Amino acid sequence: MSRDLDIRVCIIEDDETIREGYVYLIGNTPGYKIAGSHASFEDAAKRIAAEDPDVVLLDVELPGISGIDALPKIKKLVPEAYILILTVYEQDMLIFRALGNGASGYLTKNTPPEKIISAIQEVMEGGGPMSAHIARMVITSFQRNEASPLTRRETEILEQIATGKSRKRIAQELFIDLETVKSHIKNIYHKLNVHSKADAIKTAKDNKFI
Amino acid sequence: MSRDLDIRVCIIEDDETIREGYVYLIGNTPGYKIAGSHASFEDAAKRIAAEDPDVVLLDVELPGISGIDALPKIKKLVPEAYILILTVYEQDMLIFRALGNGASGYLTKNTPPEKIISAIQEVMEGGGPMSAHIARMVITSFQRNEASPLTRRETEILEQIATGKSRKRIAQELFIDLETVKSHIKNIYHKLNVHSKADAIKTAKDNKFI
DNA sequence: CGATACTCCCCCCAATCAGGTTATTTTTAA
DNA sequence: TTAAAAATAACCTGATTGGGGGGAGTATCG
Repeated sequence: MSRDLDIRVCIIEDDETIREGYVYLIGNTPGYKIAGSHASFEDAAKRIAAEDPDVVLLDVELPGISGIDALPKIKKLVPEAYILILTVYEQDMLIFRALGNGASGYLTKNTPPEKIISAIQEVMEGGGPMSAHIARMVITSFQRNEASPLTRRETEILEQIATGKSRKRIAQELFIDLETVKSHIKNIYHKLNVHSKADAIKTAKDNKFI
Repeated sequence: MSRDLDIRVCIIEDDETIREGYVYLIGNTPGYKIAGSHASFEDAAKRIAAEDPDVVLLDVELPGISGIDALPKIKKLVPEAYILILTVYEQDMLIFRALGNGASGYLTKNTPPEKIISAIQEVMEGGGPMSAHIARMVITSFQRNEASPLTRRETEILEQIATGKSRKRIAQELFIDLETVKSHIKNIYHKLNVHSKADAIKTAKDNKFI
């Protein structure tokens, strides 16, 4: 089999046992090869460009600079590589920061070996591999709160306000009077118990009303 | 095996061949049973509450009311059920509207039968099953444009503006002078070629600068 | 019928926003 | 180590917006 067609994988993981486990797994799977293996981003930074990986497996809890903060830097060093996050944590904040920073997938460390291999293949084929709970959290992040106290119109107007539009412009675009928009806004503020745009937007977003 | 522990699945799909295929598949898989099978939302609406499904397989392109618009109504009729979208289309707009309307998973119709069964199981166990390309699109939606013309500070300030905060408040929270905030905003407007908050936010969001 | 939603009107005034120009200091990259 | 880029701050002007108070008419729907 032509070694040149193997998928080149780079591992950045500080725990030696886990790291060697991945090295063994990937090194012994036909079609895959280890392009590099590092215990920290600082180590990886020096050589990762030369290693030219197709996929980077990145631990989030690294010594020194964290995996999440390392993400954009790795992207700059190897822009064509896909980065898969490996972590024991399942916190929303970390997930969304990782995805926002350029991760192409997010796996928890209890993922069985064969799933890790299939995740690497999946990301190479245009997929976005995620562990089940992660995927659920990602999907949930899109969902609205059905118990919103706001009416349809109020929600619509608050969404417009959240885009930075002035009341006058909102009135024009919704074909209603400026005074009507003001009325709705007063009602929104009362319902959400706030006294400003910013607070209304924050409360509404926190509660997924918009 | 106790029928009472079977996962109850309801199918809403107008194409009879496909629908019967799913009925056959699920009806003949141990642990699963057909709770209902309908060719349109209008049909389903009458009986779905009584059928008490655990999972609803929903086609997006239905005659009459579309699957996406039917979603919130189904949620009201069977609030505890998980809804999985089935579609031949892979358009961003449809995906995000479906997820926003309460879908718990999104599968393309070329999904092999065994994957459909595992998706049903996955959603019951707290996962968020998605076809590979869908997952990629969802992940991509979180990602920033690395070619943003805005500096880090400008991006930060524009994000704050997008939350509805006033310039004065932004200045206070970032521990800088109001005049500095104004300077940054002027630079942002020049770079984005806009003349208002709303236009800056729109341009920045369209281009994934924020 | 009464509740809810949507619409519109009047008042007031402080605060904010947009634009122009210049200039210093700090940070980053070549 | 030097030049460029980014972040900071100042002064000016004028128009627009935002928040709060009150009241009131018209649908729609169960």
